[in-house]
This record gives sequence, C-alpha cells and structure tokens, in this order.
Amino acid sequence: MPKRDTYHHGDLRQALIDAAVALIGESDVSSLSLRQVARRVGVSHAAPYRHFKDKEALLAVVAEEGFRNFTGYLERAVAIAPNDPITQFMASGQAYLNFALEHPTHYRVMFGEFSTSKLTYEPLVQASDESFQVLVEIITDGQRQGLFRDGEARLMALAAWTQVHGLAMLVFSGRLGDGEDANGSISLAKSLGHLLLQGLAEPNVKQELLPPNPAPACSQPM
Amino acid sequence: MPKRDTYHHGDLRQALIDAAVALIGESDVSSLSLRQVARRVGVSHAAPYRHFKDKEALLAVVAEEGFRNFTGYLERAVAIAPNDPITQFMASGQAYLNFALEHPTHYRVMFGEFSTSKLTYEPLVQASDESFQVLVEIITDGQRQGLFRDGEARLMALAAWTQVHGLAMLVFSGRLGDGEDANGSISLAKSLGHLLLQGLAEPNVKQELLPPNPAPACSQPM
DNA sequence: CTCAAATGTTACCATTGAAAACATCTTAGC
DNA sequence: GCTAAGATGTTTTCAATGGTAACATTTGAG
Repeated sequence: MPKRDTYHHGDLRQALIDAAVALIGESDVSSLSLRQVARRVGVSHAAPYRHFKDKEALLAVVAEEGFRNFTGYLERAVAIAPNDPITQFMASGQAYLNFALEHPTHYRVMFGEFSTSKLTYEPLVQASDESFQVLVEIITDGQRQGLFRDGEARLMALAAWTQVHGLAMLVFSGRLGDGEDANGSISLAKSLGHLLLQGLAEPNVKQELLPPNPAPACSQPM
Repeated sequence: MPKRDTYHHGDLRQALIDAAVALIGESDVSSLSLRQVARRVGVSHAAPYRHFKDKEALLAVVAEEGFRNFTGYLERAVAIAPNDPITQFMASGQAYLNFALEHPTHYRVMFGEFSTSKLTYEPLVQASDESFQVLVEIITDGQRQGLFRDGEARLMALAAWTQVHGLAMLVFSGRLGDGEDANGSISLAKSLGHLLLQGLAEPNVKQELLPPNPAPACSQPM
C-alpha cells in the first residue's frame, strides 16, 4: 500500500484514472471497483468521490482519454499521406487496429459496452465524435477528388469504422487461427480494407485498387 | 411478490431466464442482480445457484437463447429467396436488424460486451457460430454461382456482420437524426448493404446492383 | 417404502457503491 | 500575515450484492 506524507495527494484525479486503467488491464472492466482503485492509490475509499460522481463517471473519463489518444493515432495516419485519401483510408484502418492492440484496456472501455447511459457524458460524446470526424473527412476529401463515390460520407465512414471494429473484436476474442493474432490481423485488415474500398470507390478508379491476392486465411471468425 | 403453494417451483430455470430478460429490458444489463431476479420469480436469493453457477452463467444462457432465436431469423430470411444469394444477403441484413429491434434485450446481452470470459461457455460459442454460419453459407453459395467474388468467405461474412452490427449500435445509441429510428434504419441498412455488395460482388454483376439513389441522410453517426 | 439426489431455504460473510459528518489543507481577500 | 471559505481526504455508516454452507423439503428410482 503506497503511503503519503502529505495530506493531499497532489494529483489524485489523474492517479485514479491511471490506476483504473491498470486494474482493468489486470482483470476486467466489469470487475473493477472504486475501492480497489482507491486502495491502489493509497487513499481512503471515499476519496474518489471528490473527483468523480460515481464509478461510471470515472470510466467515462477513461473512455474519453482513450478517444483523445485515439484521435491522435488517426490524425498521424492521415498526415503520413497528404492529399491521398485512399492511402489515408487504409492507413487509418491500420491505425485503428494498432490502437486497439496497443491500448486494449482503453479500447475495451471505449467500445466495451454500449450502455446508453454513458451518452450523457458530453465530453466523452464529443471526444468520440472527433475521432469519427477524422474518418469522415478522409472520405469527403476523397469525394472531392473524385476517388470515392458520392453519398452520405457519414454512412460510408460508419461502414468502415464498424468493419475495423469487428476485426478488432475478432482479434480480441482470440478466435483467429494459427495463434499469430497480431500479425494475422494486419493482413486481415488490409483485405477488409480492400473489400470495403471496392464498395466505396468510384467505379472508374476501382481497377487500381484490386489487391494482388483476394484474402488470407482465417479459421474461426465472429 | 409472486407466491407458490408448492415447495418446488416447477420450471425455475426457465423462469429465471425469462425474469432476467424482463429485468434487463426494464433497466440495464449492468445493473441486473441475481437477487432481483430471484425476488421477481418469488424465490429465495440462493435458489438461482441451484441452476446457474453464477450470474455470468445465467447471462450466458440468455445470450445463447438469443443466438438460437437469431439463427431462426436468419434462416427464415434465407428461405424466402431460395437460390438467390444476393437477395438472401440483403434479406439477412434486414433480418439481423429486425432481430435487434424486436429483441433489444437479448441483443444487448449477446453483443453488449465482449468479455472474453463468456467464450468459455461452449454452448454459447456454438450457438453464435451457428448464426454466423448462415451468413457464411449465403456467401459460399453466391461464390458457387459466380455472383460473389472469390476469397475467404468467413472474412467476407465478417465484413457484412460487423457492418450491420455497427448500424444496430447506431440505432440503439439514439443518435440517428429525425427521431424515426426504426424506419430510418431500414433504409440505412439497404444503403449499407448495397455499399458492401459493391465490394463483395463479382465485377461483371455489379451493374445490376447499383442502388437508385446512393444513401439517405443520417445526422450524427458513430 | 426408503433413501439418495434434486431443489429450495435460511443464515452468514466479505465486498461494494454511496452518502453523511467530520478533519485537514490551501488560498483569496483583507 | 490572518482568516474564512472552499477544496480535498477520512472515518463512519448503511443497504444491496455475490457467493457459500448448513439445513429443509420434495421427488423418484430401486
């Protein structure tokens, strides 16, 4: 049990967030208790309530923090290939997957359950909107350049988003074949991306997008 | 509080399952308590442990029950258009969405959180596999008929599955525009389906698949 | 009929989320 | 500097929960 010499902790709020992330990583989000978090930080079990209304509020902040970091991943992927929406599209899918693999704990909290209650946390909603917006802008850019077909960009972005999300779920579930989940998932991501691009791209630019070989193996999906 | 004249309940197991579904529907899956379920059924709070190892086991059975029903939805959609994989494909997406809208409680338990722990419930895993298999077979059928492009059918099925799942999440989140979620989601589903078909279909059959108008409006996705 | 297994109950325990009342530190205004 | 007000932490307390154990009732197989 960590002890303090000062009565005040200094930055208890952030310490609680970090401890929560650590604890979720060690077990599961559903088994997280605020008292456990307080113990880990070395503080009384009532102290967290000075910083968070309740347990859900803490988790909402964890999710929000995750989305802000996530947006960074996506933006970096976009920056790599300026003015090349198709490359950006594929790269952002890759970035999505990288984030999920490198920050599984945050990812679980961000997408773990769609309890509508969390939708009342405005900063969280805004943070997730910002992430999503990166993808939307890639597509509207592509539409402006005549690379992506016309249509509601948000819908097309949703299609891409959910696709990668499904893949991430698949990877997490441990039901990919051959054990090599991380590596396997990268080529799976590329295949899925090409598949989706076939639907999103303008008919006349499709030819260039065809992948060399259709799709790698994948033993037990869902 | 319902009372019994007999010491034994008769079919406590199923009664607990039903009560759990009802209670989750009234509030939320995360706030469900086994004791609450027991009270509703009119039984002591320890009785459920004679039928389920713990709370998670009960939820796993709820999910399993959901998947079996879900498979029925998908199979009925397939049966409507024998030997027409493309129609089957669209109809199964519709069926997926209908199931989610008509059985939101089961759906939430089935897809609510991907806690890897539930993957240890063999019957649940098998039930979800069976649902997924319906979709895979539509696609392999389509490939045999030269309507769908070659490639790993499971991967293509995953792409479709996650797409509809994302749409369902979107509908549940209440963040569709204009309030008319149910109706709006149906046309959204069609648009998404067409979008995806563009990616899955063989190049020479794509022309017939182009939807009249690309995609309807959708105000605040994710 | 009898006895063992199945099913249900009561008693009990540790943990938890949350609130209330109280203690200590910090700092803004004087 | 001083002091009151607010911020931050603590202790106490409560009801609800998940889960176990010991006990009670019923049922069914032999």
